[in-house]
Amino acid sequence: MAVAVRIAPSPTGRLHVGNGRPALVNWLFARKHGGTFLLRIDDTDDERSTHAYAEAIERDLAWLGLVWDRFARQSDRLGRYHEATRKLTAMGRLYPCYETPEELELMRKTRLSRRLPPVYDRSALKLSDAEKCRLEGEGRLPHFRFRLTDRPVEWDDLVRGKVRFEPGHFSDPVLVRADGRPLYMLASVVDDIDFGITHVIRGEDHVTNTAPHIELFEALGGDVGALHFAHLPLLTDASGAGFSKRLGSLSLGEFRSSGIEPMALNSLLAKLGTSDAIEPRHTLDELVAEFDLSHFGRSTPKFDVEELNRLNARLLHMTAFDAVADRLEALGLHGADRAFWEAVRGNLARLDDAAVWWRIIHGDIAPLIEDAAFARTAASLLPPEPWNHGSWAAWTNAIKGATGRSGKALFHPLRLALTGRERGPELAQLLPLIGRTKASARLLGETA
RNA sequence: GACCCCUUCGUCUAGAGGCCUAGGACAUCGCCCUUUCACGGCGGUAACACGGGUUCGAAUCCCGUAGGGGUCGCCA
Repeated sequence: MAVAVRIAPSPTGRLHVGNGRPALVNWLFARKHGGTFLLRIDDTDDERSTHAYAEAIERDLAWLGLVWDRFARQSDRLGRYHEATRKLTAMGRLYPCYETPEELELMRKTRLSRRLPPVYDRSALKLSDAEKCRLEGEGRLPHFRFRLTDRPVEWDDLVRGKVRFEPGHFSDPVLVRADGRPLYMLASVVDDIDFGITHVIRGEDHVTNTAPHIELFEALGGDVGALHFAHLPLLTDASGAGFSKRLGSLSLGEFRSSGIEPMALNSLLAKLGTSDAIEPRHTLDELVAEFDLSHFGRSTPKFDVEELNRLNARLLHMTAFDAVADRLEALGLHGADRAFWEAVRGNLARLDDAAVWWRIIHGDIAPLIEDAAFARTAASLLPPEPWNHGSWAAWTNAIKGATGRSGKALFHPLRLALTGRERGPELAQLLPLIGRTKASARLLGETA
């Protein structure tokens, strides 16, 4: 049977690394096994969902390169959910409840104080028709719960191994709200059946959901034997605090606008928490080739932004000119060529930084002169053009002979004068790019 | 409070009783390259949470303790 996976973000916020990882893993899994990848917008909560967030999610996924084979929006599928409720009602698995949210909250607190799990006590099941009529006469609208079995549920989780839950730990899940809107559990299971999902790969915040998920799936006629689950550990921040459900500063959108390469993020997210070395990869294809769900561990990895930054820099350092030529052009670096790129790439943390070096080569900068006499001497010894890679050695040897300087005393002031910066690419490569006119002017303390 | 899961170098992890004086990657440190910094190359330092067992032998099995994460919604 062909592999089919899905990611099901709710458009109630931006995507962040906590859901970016499962998204990537699902995509890699689908590609690895020749399956299909479904993007499903879980927008049944129309009070919190917005169209803008849904679009942002699509943009963020597209930025990562995670193209989806199929697309669905739950708000387009309400009819299917209603059909499912009719079926469940006919089977006697769906029952009306009349408690208000306040009453339920009170019940939970009471049970908690008695050290009991705060699960629903099914008291609505004991309601007679007359009592239901009376309740509805009072203006109460029922919400509907799915009646769980009293059997244990177990599955072989692709990440966690055998998982088993005893009955009694769960409330009968509410499938339909009092206002008639379907809830996550219902919509999700109906969709998983309709779209023939074979592998549900998601964060471990869903493990306890899986027991009711399986029971509902079975009740609605799904083939449980063909359904597999994999629950990935949630990420924590560098200090170890979980942020799965928190928004915060780790949104995909922020990484994008801060100039992070999508492949840097993909490289990290695909390998973090696995037994594979975390190394920069240029393409998703490489990650697909290396992907193996069994390499994922069960403990919660820390997502460190600094690690992402380092990976981003390393990725850039090993990126070929051809792969970035268009983007350099888009950055306004008209005429940027291979020599330029290979000279500066080793000093980039972000691709945008290339513009800084472009300006140092082609624009006007104010030089830093520490010793004007020395700089003047150096300027006077500048060889005639044309320059090549060897010009630097010829020139600095001449300066050495004239001034007796060597090592840092020789090179540091030249770097400051020529580039205005403490650090940078090898000057032997930079000097020919800067050219005699600018080099001479800068050594003489002029902005050039 | 209940239930589920986790705990090996700073970080991500390998390790499924003797192959472990615990391996790799990143970070760090050092060296080399470069008569400078960065880039790059090569090396070094560095860990089995704690306490009990079981066993000839435990990072690996059992029990407990501590710490961490998750779940217990008319959110997803």
